[in-house]
Amino acid sequence: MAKQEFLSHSEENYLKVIFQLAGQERLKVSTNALADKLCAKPSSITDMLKKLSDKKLISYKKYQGCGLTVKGEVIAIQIIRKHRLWETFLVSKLSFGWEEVHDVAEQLEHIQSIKLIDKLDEFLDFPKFDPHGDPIPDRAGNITYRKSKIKLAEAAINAVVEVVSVDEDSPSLLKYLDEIGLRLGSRIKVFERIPFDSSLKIEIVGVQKMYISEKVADNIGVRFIEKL
Amino acid sequence: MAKQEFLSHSEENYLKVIFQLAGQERLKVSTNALADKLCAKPSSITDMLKKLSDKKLISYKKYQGCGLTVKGEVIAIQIIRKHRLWETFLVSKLSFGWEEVHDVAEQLEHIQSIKLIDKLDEFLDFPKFDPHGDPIPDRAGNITYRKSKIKLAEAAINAVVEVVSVDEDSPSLLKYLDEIGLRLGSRIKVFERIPFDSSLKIEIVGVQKMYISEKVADNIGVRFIEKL
DNA sequence: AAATATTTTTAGGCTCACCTAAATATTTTC
DNA sequence: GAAAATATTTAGGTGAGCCTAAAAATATTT
Repeated sequence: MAKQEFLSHSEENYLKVIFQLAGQERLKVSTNALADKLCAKPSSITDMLKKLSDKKLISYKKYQGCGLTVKGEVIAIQIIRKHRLWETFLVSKLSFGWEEVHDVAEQLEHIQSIKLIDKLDEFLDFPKFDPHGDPIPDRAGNITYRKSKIKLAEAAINAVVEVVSVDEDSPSLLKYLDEIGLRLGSRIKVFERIPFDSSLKIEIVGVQKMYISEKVADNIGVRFIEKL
Repeated sequence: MAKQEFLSHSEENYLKVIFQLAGQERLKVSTNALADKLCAKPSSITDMLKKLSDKKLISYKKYQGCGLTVKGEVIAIQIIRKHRLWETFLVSKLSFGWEEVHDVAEQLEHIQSIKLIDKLDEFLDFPKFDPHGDPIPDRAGNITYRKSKIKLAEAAINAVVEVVSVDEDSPSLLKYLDEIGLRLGSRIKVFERIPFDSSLKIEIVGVQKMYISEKVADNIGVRFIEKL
């Protein structure tokens, strides 16, 4: 058996963030993008990229950005699995609000015990999606992506959509969405896109009509629904 | 409000271990005792004791050992509260065995969120004792010590006692106790103390008669019971 | 109470994950 | 395609928490 050396909290975080920034298209991730997301200076990022590259967890060529190797992606997915299972636990068992779980889950995701996470999965009855609507990888690392999910910002005028995810982990966004009455499962009708700033005139069905900025709309995942 | 600076994982650990080694009599704790328990060299302990002393979390005079200040004790008790609540969670909700929860709880106890731990406490229905029989401090830091708890090693000949705690956190001890059929709530009759090595001839009621070493008996907390 | 043994501290180093400042690649603009 | 702007890397430094080796204080033995 290949010796499973333990990664530091920090190394795990890098892999997770690289996975997230690379997206499903597995784009190369730049040093600066990582620096932004991890709140560290680019020079610090370079240090770590070298280390992760030596450990064959990422592919990295100077000035060319980085991407996960298979080995690195397997680990990243396990971290994300842990993060999302813990978020689910916090919301469904401890009745946290969905907007307040991120920071705690960020700590819990680094607890090292495969048994713990499998037991937790079982305790939660093998949930497929977390409270933000993001898919929870199973223990083998398989991720069930929702079909036809797009960003609200990209929705066609007059479309009726259902909110299935919120991409950003900023508590202030989540709080805002809560305030305007927009949550997972909400239905939204799109009326108009204002050319000047690409803001959207929408109706949160059963709640209110209002305008939302492109930035917010860009962080809301939705899917089309047939009938209202 | 006094600014609540965050303590590192390591600092929290020191406070917890000092609390445990000091015991209810609040004895001074020696550098070597800490080095043993924390698996670090005595010189490293000295470094940290200076730092904790600067932060007014412990009282420390060179060559004289250390003890917790009120401020330090408050923190230590909160760590212990977290540890024992997590152990309880693992055993009663995730059906871990009581002998396998220690290491995981050791990590979980450092998660920083008062809300999390209070919610967990509520979720578990405010348990008073953890799976090892040790008392769980409440959110104010009050600890309900069990009355008349003694070590099995100190029990009188012919006494009949109930096992209420196991002090040592070594998995091998816990495994051994499991193997011989000794668990929390077991009743034990003490027949004889062998003068040569202070080992005990006992009966685990309903299971077997056997000999156990003084070292093992010293790590089992019991209380007298009236009738069998 | 002197000699020996043990405990604890000091002094100086190491690694990790970050930092700043300066140098070098790459990309964009004109 | 050269100049300017931006992105990235290198070089050298920091504090936390550990280490070893040696010195100093305390405890034990005789």
